[in-house]
Amino acid sequence: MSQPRRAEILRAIVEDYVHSREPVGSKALVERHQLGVSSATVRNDMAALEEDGLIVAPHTSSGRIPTDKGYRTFVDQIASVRPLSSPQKRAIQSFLDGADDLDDAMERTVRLLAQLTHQVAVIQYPAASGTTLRHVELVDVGGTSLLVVFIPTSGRVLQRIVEVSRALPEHELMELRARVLASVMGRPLQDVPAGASNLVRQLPPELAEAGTVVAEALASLAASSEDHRLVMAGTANLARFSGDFALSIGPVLEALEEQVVMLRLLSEMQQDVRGVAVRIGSDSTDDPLAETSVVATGYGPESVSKLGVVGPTRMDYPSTMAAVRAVARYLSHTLGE
Amino acid sequence: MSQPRRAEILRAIVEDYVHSREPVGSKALVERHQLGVSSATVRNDMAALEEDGLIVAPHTSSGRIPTDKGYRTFVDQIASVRPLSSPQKRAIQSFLDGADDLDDAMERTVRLLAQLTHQVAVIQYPAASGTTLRHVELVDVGGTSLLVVFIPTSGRVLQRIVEVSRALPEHELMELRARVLASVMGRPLQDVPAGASNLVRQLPPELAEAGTVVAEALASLAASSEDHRLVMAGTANLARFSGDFALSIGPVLEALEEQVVMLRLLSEMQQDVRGVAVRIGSDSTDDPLAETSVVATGYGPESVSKLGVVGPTRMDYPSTMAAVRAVARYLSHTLGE
DNA sequence: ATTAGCACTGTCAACCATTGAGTGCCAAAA
DNA sequence: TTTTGGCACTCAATGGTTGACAGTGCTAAT
Repeated sequence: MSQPRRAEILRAIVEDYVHSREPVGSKALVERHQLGVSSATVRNDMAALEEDGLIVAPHTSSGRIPTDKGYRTFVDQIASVRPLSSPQKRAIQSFLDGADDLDDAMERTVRLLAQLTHQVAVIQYPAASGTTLRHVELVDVGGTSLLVVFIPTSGRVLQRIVEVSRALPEHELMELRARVLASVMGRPLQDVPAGASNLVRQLPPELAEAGTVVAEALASLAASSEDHRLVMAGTANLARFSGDFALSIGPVLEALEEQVVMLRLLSEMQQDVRGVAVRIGSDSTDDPLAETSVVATGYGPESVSKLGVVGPTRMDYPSTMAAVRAVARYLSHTLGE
Repeated sequence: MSQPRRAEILRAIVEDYVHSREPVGSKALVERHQLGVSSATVRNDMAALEEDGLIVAPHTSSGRIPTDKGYRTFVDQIASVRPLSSPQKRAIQSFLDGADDLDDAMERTVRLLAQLTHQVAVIQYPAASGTTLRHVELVDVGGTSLLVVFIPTSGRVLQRIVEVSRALPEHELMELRARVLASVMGRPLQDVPAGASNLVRQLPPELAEAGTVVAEALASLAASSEDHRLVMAGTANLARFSGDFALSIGPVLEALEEQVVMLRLLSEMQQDVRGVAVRIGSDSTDDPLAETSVVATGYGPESVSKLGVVGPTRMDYPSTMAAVRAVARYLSHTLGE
């Protein structure tokens, strides 16, 4: 009962099940794959695999399907992620090159990924942790409204409109602007609130009120640029396989809308040597995502921001991993410019 | 065979079917409602209603369910939208008051609406048509990057980073800024591209290149602030009733993600005297939304922006209409400040 | 115009028997 | 010790039959 053959059989079971979505039996296996053994031998090996908890039989007598653990070892067996075909590569490139905006790039990327993998794709906006504040601008937008523009190095631009009780004359605004710049520009984001409140203490009386509201806005913006937004696409793909498995798509959609869950999940995933992280089934957590797998990877500077796809545990891992990695690379490249 | 009684019976059928999701028969009707007649009489009336195409029997012999046309006349019969209970009103108010941002307000509104109606809620960003350009700002964000901030009166702030081939010294930037402001500020959005290209022709040579890219950015921003974004929430609610009816949620999700379809739909809906518009079933279009209804209304200045919910034709129209209208009113009020 | 009564129709669930794919195990072969 | 052929067994899926049931349409009486 050789070990390599057992691994081979596991691989065959996973592949067949993924594309037929039906329990696979010993006889069908020996027919579809060129294992040089008979069905009885395969049966023995299958019994051993079941013993190890890698596959299960849904009913006493029908084919086997892989368990989460089975998928896990299958995925771990994959030595290298096969690269995409060059037409696919070119499609990615041309699709991503059209973006003229960070928002647009995110949108395009997530749609592309959903289309490539036929799954739900998610992407996290470039993270601000470790980034600094590149620029702040105060703009008088008429009356007592003041626009605070907030530009971290991550590329995303945030803004907020604040109200002051009296309109500031031009020179006061310039003065305030200069002081704000001096106190927070170039600082790491987490230092911004401190710098801002420090600023308030040194302001002349006529700027005190405006300075306070601006400082509050800066602190709030710094905080909100930390809670990375999430964009997703391809939710319709969830419906496609709601038929096969009893995967009830309601809870999954809820979890996806509840972005906090996904954000935590993504940040916890550790990508391995092959450049992708794969979370299969619940992996010891019994949330609404128990019957789903997540394939994710980092992108951008230091790969600290994440993108990936969510789908049923029964998914085509090799292709999905390849697509996720390729898209992340191209996106990193595009953003790098 | 009195006409008012027939209307009453239609109303009863719709109400019963909406909350039991099962075909309703003559006997059950006379039991649950105090119509002063026997089941045989009701049967006669039902035959007439079926003749008019307002209800159908799924099988030769089972209760009747309303047709799209039946829902239509039911909805048209509703004289006035019943107001919400005051706890509900208070909940809306407090939930919406917390918003500190346009993005945040949209997000909160759409979630609130999804929760109130248990349906998918959609909201269109405040439309830019008819709005003017309140302010433009050029900001040097280091090196050869220039940030163009674009603030229409609609409240949303857009921005874009453009690249120039050589860094502009401070005074040149100020000069360019002044010229840009003079040529496009206060203009209606559709005039912005013309104003910008006009500007380019009058620039001194050293500003020509930077002016051109800025003008392009302005034109593009003006255009993209026209293509109103759509936000939605509560897609998980789709799953809840995917069981009852054969409403396949896949196509619906696709249509929702394809925002163009929804945007056109929303813009085509004409709200009536009661302040809401109701589109039931396909209403002569056989798209993926054929089995859904849309309840929508306008909000904001001149009610030109739209919000609403989409759900199965079998929905509780009175409550939904009430919720949609109430949320729209509160949002208009919140934005008005 | 309404009602009571009755025959008719179709759905649904329950209940078989049958089929078939696939297993587990054992004894024989390699 | 591993592999193989054979055989009995199990269980899901299928299909036909049946009886209850809900509801209708029609007719005759009020």
